[in-house]
Amino acid sequence: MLDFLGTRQRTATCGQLRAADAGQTVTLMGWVNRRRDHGSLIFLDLRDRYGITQVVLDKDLAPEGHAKAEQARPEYVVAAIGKVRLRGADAVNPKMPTGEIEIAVDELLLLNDSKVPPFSPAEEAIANEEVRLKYRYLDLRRAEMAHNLEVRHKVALAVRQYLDAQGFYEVETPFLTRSTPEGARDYLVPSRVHPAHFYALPQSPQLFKQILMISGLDKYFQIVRCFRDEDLRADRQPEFTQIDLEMTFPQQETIFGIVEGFLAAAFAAVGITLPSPFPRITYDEAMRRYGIDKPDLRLPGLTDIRSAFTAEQLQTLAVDPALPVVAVRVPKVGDLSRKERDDNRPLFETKKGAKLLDDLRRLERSFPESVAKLRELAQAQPDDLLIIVAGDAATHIAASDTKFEGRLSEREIAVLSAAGNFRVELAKKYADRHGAFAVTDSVVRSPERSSSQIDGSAAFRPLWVTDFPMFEHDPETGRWAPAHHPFTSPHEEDMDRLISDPASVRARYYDLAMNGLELGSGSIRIHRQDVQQQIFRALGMSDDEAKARFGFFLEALQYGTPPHGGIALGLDRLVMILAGASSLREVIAFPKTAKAIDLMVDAPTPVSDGQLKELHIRPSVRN
RNA sequence: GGGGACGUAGUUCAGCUGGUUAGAAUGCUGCCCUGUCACGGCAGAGGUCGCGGGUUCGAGCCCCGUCGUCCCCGCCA
Repeated sequence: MLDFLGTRQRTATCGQLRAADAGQTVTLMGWVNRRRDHGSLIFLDLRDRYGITQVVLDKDLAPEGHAKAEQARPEYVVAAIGKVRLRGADAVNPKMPTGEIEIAVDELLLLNDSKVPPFSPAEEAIANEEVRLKYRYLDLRRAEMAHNLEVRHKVALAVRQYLDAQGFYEVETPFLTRSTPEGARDYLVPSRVHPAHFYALPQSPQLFKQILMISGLDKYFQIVRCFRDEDLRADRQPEFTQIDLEMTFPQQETIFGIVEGFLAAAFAAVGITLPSPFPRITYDEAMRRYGIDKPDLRLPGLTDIRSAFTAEQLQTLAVDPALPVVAVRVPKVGDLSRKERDDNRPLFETKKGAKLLDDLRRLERSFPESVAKLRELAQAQPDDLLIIVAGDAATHIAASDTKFEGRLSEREIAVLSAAGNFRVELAKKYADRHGAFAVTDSVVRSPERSSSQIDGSAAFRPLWVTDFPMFEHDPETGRWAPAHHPFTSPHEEDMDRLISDPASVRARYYDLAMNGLELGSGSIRIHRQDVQQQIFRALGMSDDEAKARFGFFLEALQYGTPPHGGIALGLDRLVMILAGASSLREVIAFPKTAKAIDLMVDAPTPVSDGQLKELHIRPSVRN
């Protein structure tokens, strides 16, 4: 019943042939996307990664092939040998790239059959994700998934080519290594040879790439898998891929230039122009203007409108005059009804001492001049939604509210971030009304991208966020913890305050945000051992503790470490943005579920007693 | 660890206030059809209502538990 392939070779793909190819004899191979049986005439849509081509089997002209086509079913693998033929004028299908031609088949081979699939790769409406992930091989046959993997490949290739041209070497670092000083939990791999000893899978190649700088490699990059044993989110998988790079003797701007270069190349590879340089903003400014450290520039930021109110007015409103009073503005949303405002209240975090003034009309009746002024300050259009966020005078927290020189206090940050998070929530909720996200969608889904470059400047809004705080205060332990990894360099001019005023010390640490997503972060590293020691001391870490955790690295640091720095960008997130996907799973071939399970291979699983014994492991829980 | 949503035919879903034999679309099977392209026509098969327990004369529907998928908080430089 099935046919052997013999020496047949495919001569064209299913997305390739056009009117100009008419008359050629071709051999197509692919999957049966759909079969339309008209009795003595059968149409098969043949599908492969490249597209769909219609093949026609006429009982009069090719009785054997026609008989085979009667047996063919969706997802059968077939070879069609025949002539490319122009379709009649009324039979042209303008919806298909190959719609002007069809294959008049002389010979049809059934290369393989298929069970009835649980869902059809030909369908636009898709099955639930559980089914898709279990039958991922069928899911990946869908044009959308094939497209996402194509984008991923093109982006990775463009990045490699760009970095190669800039003199970077791709160097592989070990997967079986020791725990590096990142904040997440490690995936551990037991050693058979060394009982009770474990390797860790890398959370990132951080220390290896720094050591490559000590080695004089000068410019390193790697498109590398990283592993973190933390709970998942739509934009977080336990294994993910980073574009990781490091270079010797850079200034921060050197790194930015490289990243802007390879991102422009990556966007160009998928038909989008991305202007550079990207704007820069300090962490403090980001918090002041957006209330978040990864601002989405597609929407307006916060406006400080405290000056619109008098001290008495603020008192009447029970607003703390010492804290920011900011307006959240979302364009084109209009005024909200009482019910809408009530529904939105849970989106606002009140616990941090921030309060919401969301009924501007009522406020306007009491203080018409102030509201007019704040509308002006916020540059509000009549149909904009305006909401005020301020410090709540009733929940004054005096004790922990230390104000450091030139930097935002914890309480100011609390109010600003409550406003910033509310802004993000409202933006998500009213996306249909303000339309700012649809701009990105339209660029991502534009068919013109395949033939020409289209302008991405409104759809993709990258932003460098710089000068993050070096330390963050842990209210539970009362100690200062590194906000990042402990090898991040402080600003040289802030170093004299390491002990006296740790909160005011800025790190030479930077994030790249795009459209409200954190795309990557990096820093200029510490290259001097004496500075490294000061940092450990500021963190309250003893020499012995530091040595126990990072001994090999501290040792390496003593042998002529050059100034160096780098960055790591999430490839998955980048592709997610470029594919217009709402989850990383859409751009990873074989992703895991929210419980970190691979539904296709069914992992993780228990293992045999023999394996455990060999690894000297005795589980405390039994299945 | 916590909160929320969902779970009914292969798939996507409907199923009222708890009431007779659980429906639709699509897919699947068979027959018919020479210009379809989401082909069409006729006929048919297809259900552990996630699982377990409870309430009730009676449960897809109510209650408790449990499992799974998704989203969020915590967590994740």
